[in-house]
Amino acid sequence: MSEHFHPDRLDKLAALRELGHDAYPARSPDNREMAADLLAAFETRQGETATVCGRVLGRRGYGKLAFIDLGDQSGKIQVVLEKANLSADDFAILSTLNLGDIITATGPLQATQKGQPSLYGHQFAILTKALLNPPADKQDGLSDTELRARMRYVDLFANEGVRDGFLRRSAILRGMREVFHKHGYAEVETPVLQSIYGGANAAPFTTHHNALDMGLYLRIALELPLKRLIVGGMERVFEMGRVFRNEGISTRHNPEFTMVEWYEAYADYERMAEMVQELVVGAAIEAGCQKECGAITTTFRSEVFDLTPPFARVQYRDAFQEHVGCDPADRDAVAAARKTAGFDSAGEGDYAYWKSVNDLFEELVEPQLRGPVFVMDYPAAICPLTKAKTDDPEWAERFEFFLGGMELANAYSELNDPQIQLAKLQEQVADADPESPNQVDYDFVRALAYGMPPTGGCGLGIDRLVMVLTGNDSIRDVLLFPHMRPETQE
RNA sequence: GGGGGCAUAACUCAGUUGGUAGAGUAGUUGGCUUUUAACCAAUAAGUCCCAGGUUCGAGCCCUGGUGCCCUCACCA
Repeated sequence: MSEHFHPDRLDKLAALRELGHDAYPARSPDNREMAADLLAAFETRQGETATVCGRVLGRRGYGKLAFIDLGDQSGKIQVVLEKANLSADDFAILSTLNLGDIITATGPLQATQKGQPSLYGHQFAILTKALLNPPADKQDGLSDTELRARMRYVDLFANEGVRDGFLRRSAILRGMREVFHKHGYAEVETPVLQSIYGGANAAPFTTHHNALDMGLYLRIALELPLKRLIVGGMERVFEMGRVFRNEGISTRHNPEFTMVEWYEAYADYERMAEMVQELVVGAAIEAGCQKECGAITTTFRSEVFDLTPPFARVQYRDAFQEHVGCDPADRDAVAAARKTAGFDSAGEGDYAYWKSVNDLFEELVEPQLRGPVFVMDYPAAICPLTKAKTDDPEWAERFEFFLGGMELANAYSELNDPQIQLAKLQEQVADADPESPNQVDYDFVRALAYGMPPTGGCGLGIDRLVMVLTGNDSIRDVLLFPHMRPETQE
C-alpha cells in the first residue's frame, strides 16, 4: 500500500471540518434501531420516525437527492436524503460523503415511488470518516482469497454472507455450551503454556519465559489437565480452547485451532456418543440447519448430510470387513489386502500389526464414511489411553465420529490404571518418533495414582464442525484470522 | 517439506508474435428529485510482486526469491 490514506478522502475530511463538523464524534445516537428490524416491521411502522447507524455501502446520487444503502450488522436499509428534507448545513455534508463512511440518519419510514421501503433522512451526520476506499467491484467485492483473509475487516463488511457465517460460528459455540451446561458441566480453563506437553501426538510450538529463563511449549491438547480435574472431583468439565500444532497448513489445518474436550466421571464412551450427538444437533440448530419440517441437514462440498438424530453406528470390525473384504484379525488376508493397496508389509508385533490394519482402515474405509456416523470399538493395540472391552480385550472402548468425510471427534472410556498409564507414557518417550512427547508427565501419573474414577472423555474439532455446518470448504473460511505469512513491508 | 498454478490501477480483470499500459467499478469535477450494478460528460490514477539475466527493446522469454491457491506428505 503506497498510501496510508486516500488523498481525495483527506480532502473530503478537510471539507467536512471546514463545515464545522467533527469527523470522529464520541457519541452515537442512543436510540438507533437495526435495519432488519425496521424492514420487518415496516408495514405497521410506516410514517414513524426512526434512527439508523451504519456504513454507506452503496450510493445512487442525484443533484438534490441521494439514495444510500446503509448497512449495519443486521442487514441493509435504503436511506433517502433529499434537499427538501434537510437543513442547508446537512445537505452540504452530503458532498463530503463517500462510500464506506459511517453515518447516522433520522427520519420517517416511507416507501419510495418505486415501493422500496426506506428511511427518509431529515437529519444525518457522519459518525466516522473512512480514509480508504472500500472494494469497488460491484459484482465480486473483495474476492482475492489472500486479501480477504489478510483484511478480514474489509471482507466482513464488503462481502455479503461473510459476517453471517462468523456469527453462525458464534451461535454454534453458544449452542454447544448450552448443551454442556444443561448436563451440569463446568467450563474450565487450563494452561496454554506448559513445561511438558502431551495428550496427543503432534509437534509443539516452543517459547521461552524470560524471568524464569525456561523453555515452554504451547499445548497440543487439553486432555491431561482436564483429567487431573476429574481426579480432584470436578466430575463434569469441558474446555473450549485453542491448541497449537507445529505442522503443515492446508484447507483442513491451521497451526492454531479450536478444540473442545470434555470429561465425565462415572461415565463411559457410550455416554460420550450421546453427548456428541446432542452437541452436534445443538450446534446445527443454532447454525440454522433445521428445516421447517424438523429435519436437520447441511450441505458441505456439494453433498447433503442428514443430521437428524439418531446418528448411525458401525463397528470398526464390521466396517473393515465390508470395505476391505476380510476380518481385521485375519493376518493372512490383511497382509494380502495391504499388498493390493500398495502398502509395505507390516513389522513384527501386535502394535505393528494393528497399526497396519488401521492403515488399511484409514485408506479404504474412512473415505467411505460420509457421516454422521460413529465408528465403535477400535483395536486395543493402537489405543494406549483407552480401556479395553471387558468381554473382548482385543478391542478398546473407543469411537471416532465422522461427518462430512472428516474425523470430527474421538472418544474413550479413559484409561485410569496408573501403572499401565505410566508404562504407556514411558513407551512413548522411548519411541524415536520426533513428534512423541519427549518427557514423561510424572505429575499426571501421580494424579492417576490418587485415583481417577471411571471416566468418559471426548475431543471434538470445532473448526471442522463449523465448516460442515456452515458449508465452508476451507478452514480458512471459518477462522476470522487464519495464519498468514507476514505481509511484505515497504 | 515435495509437485503444479497464479501475481498488471484502490477492487475485479483484459493485455495478440517481445515493440514501451487497457476496461468496468471505485475516486475527482460538472449535470440530474425516485434510484437500487442509476445515468450522461470530463478527468486523474501503474515500481506490470521483487532481484538479476537474454534482447536494439521485456508485462510477455530465462534464473533466483517472496506471497497466495491447488495437490501430496504430516496431522485434527
